[in-house]
Amino acid sequence: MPELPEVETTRRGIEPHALHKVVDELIIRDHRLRWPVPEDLPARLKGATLREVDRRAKYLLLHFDQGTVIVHLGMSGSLRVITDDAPPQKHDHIDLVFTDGVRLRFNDPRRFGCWLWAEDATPHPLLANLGPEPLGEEFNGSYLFRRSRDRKTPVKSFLMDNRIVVGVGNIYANEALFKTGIHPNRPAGRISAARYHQLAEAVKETLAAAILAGGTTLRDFVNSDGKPGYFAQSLLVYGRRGQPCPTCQQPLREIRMNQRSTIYCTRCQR
DNA sequence: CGAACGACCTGCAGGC
DNA sequence: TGCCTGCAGGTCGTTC
Repeated sequence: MPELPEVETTRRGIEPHALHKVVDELIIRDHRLRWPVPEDLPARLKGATLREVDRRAKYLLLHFDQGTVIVHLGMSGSLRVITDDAPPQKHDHIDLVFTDGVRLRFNDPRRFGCWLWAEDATPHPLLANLGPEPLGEEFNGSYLFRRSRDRKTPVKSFLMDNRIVVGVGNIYANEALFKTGIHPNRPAGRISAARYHQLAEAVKETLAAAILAGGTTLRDFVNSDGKPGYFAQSLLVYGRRGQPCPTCQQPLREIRMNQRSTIYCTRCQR
């Protein structure tokens, strides 16, 4: 499930339960994630103190004095806080157990997620070529305009390119393009600075609102199914193929772009 | 370099 | 009930 709002909601949900705690043990029930979980990770973490719970793009970064655990939730991953002795369920692949008994439990049916280790001295290759954060100041209309010149790629693909900007997944790309009335297939290099300004603002607004909505369900991170409250009720076009456009009532159309479902209004988006 | 596409994996919805 | 197909919120690696 995770797009950036879910990852940030997860970060905020686990932080108060995990920060400053000492690792008792790391239990790996299944190493077979996107990349194998390092064999020596339990030994590295035993006795280590969690100094910071950070996020970069859709990666959660658990910083210890010795290095950083890089966690990605993939398509189906979740991380939740366990405070009782609930037994692990299907697809509960990893428990990070603290000395006070609280644990972070990683569930990931499709196993597209990862748990990797990085020594902090060298920037990890996964994080090395990422674009700016969408909610940061560096990401704005003039940045998008500048990076898009001479690019013929469809603007939706451009927006979902992690080297351009991180954290804009399929849902929010669809939403932001609808809000700004831009056709997802329009070549990125043929969009004006003014429209890119609107687009950047729409990306920020949509992500910020989704994070805010996720914040209301933070309590669900403890002893729950780990699924943050979804934002679906406020999505304007995603998952609404054939339904009337919120603006003009024209049925929303679905096309495939890069094998991803792309929903837009043929009348409002040009 | 950019762009397109396969690959990874399980679960689920829908058609027959 | 079952079987089959296609689809799902990500993104890396390969190929052209």
